[in-house]
Amino acid sequence: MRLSEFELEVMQLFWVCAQLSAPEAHQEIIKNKDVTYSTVKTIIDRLEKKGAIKRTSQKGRTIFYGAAIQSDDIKQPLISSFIKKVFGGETRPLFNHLVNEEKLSRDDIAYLEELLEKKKKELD
Amino acid sequence: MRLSEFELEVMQLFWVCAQLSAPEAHQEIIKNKDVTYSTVKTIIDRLEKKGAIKRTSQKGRTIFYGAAIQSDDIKQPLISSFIKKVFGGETRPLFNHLVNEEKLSRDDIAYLEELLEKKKKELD
DNA sequence: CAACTATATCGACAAGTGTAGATTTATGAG
DNA sequence: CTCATAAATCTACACTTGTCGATATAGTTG
Repeated sequence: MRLSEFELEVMQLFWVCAQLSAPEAHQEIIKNKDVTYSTVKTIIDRLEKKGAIKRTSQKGRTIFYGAAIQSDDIKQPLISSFIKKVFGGETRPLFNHLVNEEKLSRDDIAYLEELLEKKKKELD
Repeated sequence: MRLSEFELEVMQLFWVCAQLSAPEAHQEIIKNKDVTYSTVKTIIDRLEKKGAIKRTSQKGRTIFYGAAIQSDDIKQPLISSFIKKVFGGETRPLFNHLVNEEKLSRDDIAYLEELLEKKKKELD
């Protein structure tokens, strides 16, 4: 399933919050960008039509939605295709960028080193 | 400057090849996807209009183009915004994915470790 | 030089995307 | 029970994107 940029942004809310109404989602979104309720609701409608979220309950007129797809099912392919598109599938240039251009703290580095240690053991 | 997915794909050619004509670009592209010359030429026209490439020379009727923007000027923001969109700006989940889901060779791991060593020294 | 052919140029179109106004309607408050 | 209001529903529109065909034209070749 392909999600547009904005759809993904809204979807993230549902991956964090189990239940969310359109007005609530709108409240969250406008913390970052200035859009009307209608706009957010349209995105929610499209997500529903795509089967990315589904109605889970209702309180008064207000409909609550919940994620109907796993975050990983969307993100994994997204990452792979991103690496492919931007780096021709090579991970090294990406690591390079990550380590050198993004602000890594010492903790981040330690975290990564630990990941690598684990990975090395698995490879044996 | 924002590039569409296909525009980026074509742009990659110009970052590898200093000079490229539309027919040549087309030849390259059809190695991966089945599109007509017209389609590729349209993308090239749009890239030119955007100022991403420019005409560098001409041989007969054939126009040669070259990149007018640096690869990094496009890729760096692309990576940052990707991390933000998909991981809320957190690099760790991305590292997690990279180390565990993408196929890393021992060499890749060694490479990354070296990167990290260097980085650590820089931080001192 | 005339015809052929490869390129360039131009216009077009459907689908997807971000955006939002207008309209309907179910509820909760009085 | 009526009414105000919030939420849902519906419709719309401009812009981007991928896609290409038709047409014009400049070189190349016999």
